[in-house]
Amino acid sequence: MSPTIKDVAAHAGFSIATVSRAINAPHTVNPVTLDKVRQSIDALNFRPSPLGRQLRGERTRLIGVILPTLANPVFAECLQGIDELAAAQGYRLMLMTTQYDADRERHAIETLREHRVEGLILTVADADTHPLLDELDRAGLLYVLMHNDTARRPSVSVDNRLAAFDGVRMLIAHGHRRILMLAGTLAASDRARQRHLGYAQAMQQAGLTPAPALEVDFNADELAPSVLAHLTSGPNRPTALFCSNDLLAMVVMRGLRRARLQIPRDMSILGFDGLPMGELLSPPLASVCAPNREIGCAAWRRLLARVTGTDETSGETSPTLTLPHSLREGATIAAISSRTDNSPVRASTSAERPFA
Amino acid sequence: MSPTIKDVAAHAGFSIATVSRAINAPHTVNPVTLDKVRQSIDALNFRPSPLGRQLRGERTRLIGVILPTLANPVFAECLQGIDELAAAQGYRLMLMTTQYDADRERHAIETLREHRVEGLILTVADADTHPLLDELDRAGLLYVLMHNDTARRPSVSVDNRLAAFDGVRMLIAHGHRRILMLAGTLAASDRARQRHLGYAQAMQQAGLTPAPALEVDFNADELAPSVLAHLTSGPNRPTALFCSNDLLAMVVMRGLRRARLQIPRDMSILGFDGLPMGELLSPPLASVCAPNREIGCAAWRRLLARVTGTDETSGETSPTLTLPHSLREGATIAAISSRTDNSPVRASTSAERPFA
DNA sequence: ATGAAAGCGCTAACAT
DNA sequence: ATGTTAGCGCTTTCAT
Repeated sequence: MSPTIKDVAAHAGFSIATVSRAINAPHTVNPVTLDKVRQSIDALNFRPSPLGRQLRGERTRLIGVILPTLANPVFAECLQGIDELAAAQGYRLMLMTTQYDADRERHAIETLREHRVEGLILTVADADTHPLLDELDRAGLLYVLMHNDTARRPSVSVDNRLAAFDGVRMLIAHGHRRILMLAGTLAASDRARQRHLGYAQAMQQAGLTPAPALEVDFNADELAPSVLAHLTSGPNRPTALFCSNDLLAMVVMRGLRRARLQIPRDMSILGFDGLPMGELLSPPLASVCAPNREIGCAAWRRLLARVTGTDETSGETSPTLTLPHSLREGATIAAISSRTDNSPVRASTSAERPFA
Repeated sequence: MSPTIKDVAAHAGFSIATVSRAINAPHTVNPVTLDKVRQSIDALNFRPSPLGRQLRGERTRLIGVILPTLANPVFAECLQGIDELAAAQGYRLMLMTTQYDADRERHAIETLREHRVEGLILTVADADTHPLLDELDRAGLLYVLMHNDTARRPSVSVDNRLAAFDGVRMLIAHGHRRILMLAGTLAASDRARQRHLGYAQAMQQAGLTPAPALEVDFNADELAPSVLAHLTSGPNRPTALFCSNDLLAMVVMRGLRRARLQIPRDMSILGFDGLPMGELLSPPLASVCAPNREIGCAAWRRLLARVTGTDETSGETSPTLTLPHSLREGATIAAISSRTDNSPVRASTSAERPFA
């Protein structure tokens, strides 16, 4: 096992108190003693255990991070941002992933609480209705949400509704009228809802009828035949797809290509997230970009401000911090042409069906 | 602060010992008492602190993970694998990233040692010559490397040399003769070296002259003009590129496309890593695939076997565990045609210059 | 300047 | 079945 302060004390021939002082308040000990103690520390390769310190009621300098998955680079990017600041400020991160599973979320929070983390940075499916967050509030454990779009809880995100609104407006500005929103299986997430809201508003503002989000299985190797049919056949097929995230957009693009559609000639695609990876695609993916890394950084700063009690923003300010989004125009969006738009909107009469 | 076992004891009207037993050996306490204690635990929302337990010399059930970055999905995938098993087996992960920086590597190891992690899973630039690893050996801290390709230390990886060899042979089988290897700025890493070795062997076996790896700045937005020139001009320009990782391959592909080259018509591309993302590209990226997630899982299992002393494989077995790689053929590789191969090899005479 | 001792939260050996 | 107590590594009074 690791040597303890006792071993050092014995080795140096002083008491453990002196060793402790040599470490924590070097100026209070005799230089000669100090030197001897330091030699012993080196000789034994001693590192003070944070356990003892923490037990003494000191800060654990431990922050818990709970993410749905790292397979989506969005979260990996956030984590990078957090890690950068944490490391620089001498904090440790304890990471758990949940795969959006409620049991695992609960377990993660329990575990991290046990470890006396000073705070939590996390992303959940739906922040508004999440019972565990209420529990955290009750227990007084500080936390900051990332990406969750809620006005009720401390969070850092983009304005998902507005961001989606801007994105869909861009599609409309390119002449698209039959625009469909695609969402992952987690359409119930707060941000997916907000994004659909923005989509619907942009559509309505342009006098178009929004459609419900079409759910697409993210992890499937192929696009479901029913989905593919929905996207490609019929006179009212969409000319543009607004995908609720970039990974989904990439999966959809592959599915469409396999169905012999050309992008953007036969279908325009807009993603959401702004993954750097998207720019490497061919054609480069247009996307509504969130500053993921910066969201992680901002979440860290907010949490730390609360944890250390240096939160000047407390009180009047809203618990939500909204970071600016941006639009990345990409070659996956084409201006609409009569060739694609094989069934012009004005030729249709029914006001009931979307796009009709 | 969190309630302690004392608070519970007081609340329930029993001694702390009884509370401890109620938690750790419920069958040894009177059912009525047990019930009361449990009520108090719930009422106070008490969670036993692992600090006390750890202090008692029990296992910390804490494992440190040190990764270069999470921006490369390779590592995020490994981490997913580790996290999955760790969570299932009741272990906690403490994560630190280093950006391949030696200072940060040192700092990470120090920090994790202080926290009394039971072991370390990590990826470093060059395992053979890494002084910190020798230190770990000396300190008796158990660790397992991921992806590092060394016979000297406990590690889990693919056979990078053989994998690269197989990949380059595939290029050769498609008729390519002027094949260049591209590496990131970290060409000094042990795996990059092994991969170049495999490349060179495949070339030589086919009677071709290997070239030194061409270094490409990974993070740059554009391919350096000198690199681009190297790749595109002259009669001896390569017809295929073996990229030492998928991210690099994607960056290169973008650079080539911007230079108006078509892939694979004008240049074939082979990556390394087998990122799922690569299949979503257009054209889908051919790659030498490593089972990243499985590498993480295997590293976990090996570490845990060593940590818990249930390591049946110890002793005679090599410290290296080699997992099988696979080739993912993709549309980024074209069979060579005289159109592309504007300077047939057999027309050339010099044996000195690569590809000549 | 240094040491002795208490106490942080917990478990386990021992006592009742 | 339950309580008492020592001790894990450390910091911090309080003595010396």
